[in-house]
Amino acid sequence: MILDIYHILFRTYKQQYWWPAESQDEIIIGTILTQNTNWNNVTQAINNLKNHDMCSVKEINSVDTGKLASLIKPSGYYNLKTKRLKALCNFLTGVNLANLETKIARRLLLNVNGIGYETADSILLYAYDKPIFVIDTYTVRLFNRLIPETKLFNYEDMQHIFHKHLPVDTHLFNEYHALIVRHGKEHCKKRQQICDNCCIKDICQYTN
DNA sequence: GTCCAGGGCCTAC
DNA sequence: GTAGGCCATGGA
Repeated sequence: MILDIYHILFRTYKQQYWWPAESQDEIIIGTILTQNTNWNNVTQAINNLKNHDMCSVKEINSVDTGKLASLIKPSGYYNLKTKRLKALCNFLTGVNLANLETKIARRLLLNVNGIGYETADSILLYAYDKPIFVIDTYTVRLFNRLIPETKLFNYEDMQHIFHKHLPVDTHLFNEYHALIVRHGKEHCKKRQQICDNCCIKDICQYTN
């Protein structure tokens, strides 16, 4: 059923071409800026960084924190995110995650302040092409509705469900998560609301 | 005016 | 181990 839902979503929404960014550094920066934040606000912050030639790990390492905070202000939580961007970019100058095994890279990322499960996995999947499935609020909301038992699961338990039922395929993990977010934006916007008028309506109704 | 968005940390039980 | 508060802007 996990793979069936992917095919339905793909047929409905087509390829999503995630992560929407022009460089690896932009993806990494975006994972911090998008924490609990509307993507439109993130785009404004990213554009501010680009307009000042500061949308890179190297530039963020050297820029003054006050200036960085002012540029990312549209994304909200700007003081918090300034600290997190500084911590992450500083960390990345001392290590090349591309050369590390996924589990080790993930453990190192999780030790950086401001990097939780979802952000770490987004960086590994979208910036480093590591085959690891990202669980976000849309995923939790959708699959709690489809498979009520998953309400009992924590992040890594739910992630295990996807790893268990899907082939190890970076491209598939990338596309599936993007499709879940796309679907979440199109439908079921109210929390707890059951899907209707959406492509997996039959499965939703069946499991509810 | 209210609600929400592509989270994570800290504190108190 | 987990519920609740906090961080903040901009659009619907």
